[in-house]
Amino acid sequence: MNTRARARRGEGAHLREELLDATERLLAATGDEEMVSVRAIAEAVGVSPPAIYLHFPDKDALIFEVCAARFAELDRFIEDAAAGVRDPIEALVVRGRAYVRFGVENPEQYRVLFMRRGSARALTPAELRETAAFGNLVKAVERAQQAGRLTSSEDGVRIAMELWAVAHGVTSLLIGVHGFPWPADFADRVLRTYVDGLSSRADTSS
Amino acid sequence: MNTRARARRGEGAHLREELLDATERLLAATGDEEMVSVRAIAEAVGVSPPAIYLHFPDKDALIFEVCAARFAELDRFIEDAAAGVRDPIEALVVRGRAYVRFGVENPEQYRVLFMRRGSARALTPAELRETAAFGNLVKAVERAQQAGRLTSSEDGVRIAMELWAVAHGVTSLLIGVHGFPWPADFADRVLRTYVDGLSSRADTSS
DNA sequence: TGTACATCAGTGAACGCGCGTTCACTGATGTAC
DNA sequence: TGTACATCAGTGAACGCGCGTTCACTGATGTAC
Repeated sequence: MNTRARARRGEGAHLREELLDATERLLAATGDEEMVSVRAIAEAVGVSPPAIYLHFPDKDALIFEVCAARFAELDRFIEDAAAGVRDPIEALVVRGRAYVRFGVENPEQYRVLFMRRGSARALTPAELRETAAFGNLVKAVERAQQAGRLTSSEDGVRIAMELWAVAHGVTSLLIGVHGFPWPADFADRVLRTYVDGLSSRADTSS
Repeated sequence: MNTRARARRGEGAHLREELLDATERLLAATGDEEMVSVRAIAEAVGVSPPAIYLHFPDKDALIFEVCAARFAELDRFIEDAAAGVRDPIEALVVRGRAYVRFGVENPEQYRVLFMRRGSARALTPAELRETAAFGNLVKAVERAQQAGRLTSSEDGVRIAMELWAVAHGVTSLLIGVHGFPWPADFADRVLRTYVDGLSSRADTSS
């Protein structure tokens, strides 16, 4: 029953922002995309459901925009975490850990981005490859290659995909399988073991 | 519009089997749990929707039973794949590969088992640990430990959880992110790199 | 300075849909006497 | 051997629900003359 003053002329776009904010809050609070209905969003903002269609073509576009914004945050979060780390191998572990942590703290957005059925709007592979988050991971891999800590005979993109798969595995199990006795250092352990394995590929080839 | 002869007295349980079969087929065919409605299942079998409630307390119990059965198949599939493999480290890779393959070939059942929201009925952690599939993985890890190929100073269950996370990461990305240029040997590469990393843990401790 | 008018930011009611589930029932099948 | 009856395996119609979306509208706000 949140009431809201009607926006003044030319300021209709304010509602757009409020809708995005409310959707994000609901997604985070309920932790369930299916509970974030058009009606729930509208009520949270203090507006009638049809008002949403003044600013978004449909519900999916709204949800997706919220999640895409969160995706940009994911990139920033990872970059911040890795910023001070000199050692390029350690930096890969730190990145992975940041990725996992972000996913665990924003499980529903994570689900919408990476664990959704094919039917709904999701990041296309092309979009995904062009995201800052993935691009920065590829660069981090390449730095490790240039420092001679990973084999340079392999494509950095491929290695980045592998690291993504490992971090995603940890993240989605932590999100999806509650109550399992995951050790506190689980993510760290898995990531570290993986980069060890990557390093040994380098050792055998050089 | 499948019509079906009413079962004779005492043979009502036949319908139960037919319902399980039809649900499994629909799940596999549509690849979308949400399309597998009570009405769709009933129609596939040639029976009215309420007939389902003669055999299952609710829809969730039916879906879950189908998926749990598939889970038992997963175990068999993995055991068959690993049966002839002598080398205990190679056996871990082979197991992982079988896991991924099974998931990719049964994506919707995989989703229901491992990628579902918390609200619905899912395997409890206790059930999960007691599944043959997880138990057999732990045993396979312990064989590698006993052969001196993995450090024995760590809990086999923990290492099994790590391998699961890695295999799950690959599986769920392959399922969830279609069209991304995953290499054909992606699963193999990731699993092999991980067991390499695990082996190097053993090297440093012994 | 006053007023007609276009525009903008919404609203209220309703649309049709498909869902899981319940309830009172039917009619064939087997059994007891 | 015939018949009344209990049982079993279903059916048909309807329940209430919440969903995303559409449509005709309203009423305040600013602008032109």
